[in-house]
Amino acid sequence: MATPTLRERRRAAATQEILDAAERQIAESGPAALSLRAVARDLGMTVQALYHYFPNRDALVTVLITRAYDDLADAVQAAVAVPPAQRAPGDADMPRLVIAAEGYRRWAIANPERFHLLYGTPLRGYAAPVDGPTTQATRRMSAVFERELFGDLTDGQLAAIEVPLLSPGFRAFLDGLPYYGSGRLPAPATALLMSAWGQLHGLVVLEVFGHTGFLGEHQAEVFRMSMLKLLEDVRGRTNTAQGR
Amino acid sequence: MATPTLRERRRAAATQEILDAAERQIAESGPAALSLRAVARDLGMTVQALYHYFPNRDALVTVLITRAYDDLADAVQAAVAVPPAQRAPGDADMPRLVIAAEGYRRWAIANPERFHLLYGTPLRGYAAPVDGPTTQATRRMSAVFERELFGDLTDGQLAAIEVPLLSPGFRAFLDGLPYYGSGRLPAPATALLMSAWGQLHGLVVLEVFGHTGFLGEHQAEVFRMSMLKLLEDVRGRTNTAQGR
DNA sequence: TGTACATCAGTGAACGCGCGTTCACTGATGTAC
DNA sequence: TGTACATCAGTGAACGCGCGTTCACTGATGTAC
Repeated sequence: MATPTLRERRRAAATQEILDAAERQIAESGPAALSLRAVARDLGMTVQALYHYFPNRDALVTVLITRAYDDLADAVQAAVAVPPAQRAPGDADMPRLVIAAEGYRRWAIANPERFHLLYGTPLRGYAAPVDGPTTQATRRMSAVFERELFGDLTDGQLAAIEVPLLSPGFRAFLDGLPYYGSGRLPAPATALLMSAWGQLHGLVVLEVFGHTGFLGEHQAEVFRMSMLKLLEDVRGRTNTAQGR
Repeated sequence: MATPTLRERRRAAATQEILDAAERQIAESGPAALSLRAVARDLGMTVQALYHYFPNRDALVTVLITRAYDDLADAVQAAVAVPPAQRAPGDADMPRLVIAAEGYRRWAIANPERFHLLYGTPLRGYAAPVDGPTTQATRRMSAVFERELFGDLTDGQLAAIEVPLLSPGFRAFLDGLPYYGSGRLPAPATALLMSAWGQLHGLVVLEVFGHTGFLGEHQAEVFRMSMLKLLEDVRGRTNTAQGR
């Protein structure tokens, strides 16, 4: 592990600057406006120079998407890592699921254009690599949500969870999934997790894309209420399961 | 109401053809690829001719968005209007809320690019008119969902619905909203409706934008399960309300 | 019914713009001896 | 320590492309008398 040479350090710094400029560009004009020429302009370089750092525009976009996913996952993990006593006022006695979900929401609102990049219309001419970085960060995030939704349940409680209408075929499919989470979730719990993800993501997406603007600042409250309801639901299902 | 002249009929037909060509283009290459020139090419006209029908690109986009919203709202209404006996096999005894929601989902899956147009990244350079056609169609759609979620409840049952954590300020705000629905929903029910919209939309958005592809065909089942859970939840809240 | 004029759909030519990418080059940095 | 060569970051010039929009025009359709 040799000390990096001057060239290597410069190269790393320049790469970082390019990415920062690209993110600045996205933040200002949206992901669709991202262009190599605009990035170069921002940095006071010529476009061609960028080709020493990225083979083409798609490669740059791929890195930007990866970074955005990681940032979002980091934000969710960070939110949940703050000890209750140090949380914002009013959040101290909120369940950790709510805290995690609100970390997701807060990142999306703070970085709307990068959120668009991840969850909006795919960039024109950009084809996402299959099973690429996306999957990785999504898995990290869903691991957090899985922990906060189901983490304190015993295997017995988990096993007893029921949801409406899960076909045997789907149960088998879910049980055979290598993809997600801790591996200890039975099919109904996994289905519940997907459903919760939909709920969480849906509210954020509607808000960030401006479809619930008429609610104004109260959107935060609808969101928190929904997340609390999510937890209520899971608890209700485990209570029932225990024969209460 | 005079008979339209030849010119008027031709104009109407040409306008229709332009819109159809534009929608074809969106369906094939996505909303971001929509361009006047491509539409003209598709029709075998020159670009300039389009300016006799739309003053500029934005105007065309506005009409396309309006039509898409209307189409979606129509699809939801139509789904719910089919008598149970004539529904697809397995759907006959599904609650109408599920049928409406699946109408929404089905339209989105059948018209992914138009769905992108409505709920994806806003088109570059296009600024949506405030309180425009969007609001209109959204209201229509949410009226359907309101009816199917709450339509058969008495005012007393509605009034007794409670949800976690609704601040007095938010209650007042919701009660003062001129915007949505029948006007008979108390604040908690409205909040529940928004939450349900998030759930519904979130699952569809994740599916159409390819984030839950790993579930394959089973996405339909997660969706239906979630919608059934939605209804269960509302019923649970009204039962509790009745003191049962 | 015929004529003069207005309206309108369409074309040809052109504008200026921003884009991704390639090529041949220069000068600085790094490396082997 | 000095020298010869390789690597690399950056530039200047240029490519071909598609875009929205404007202008001056022609010929068909519609209308008033």
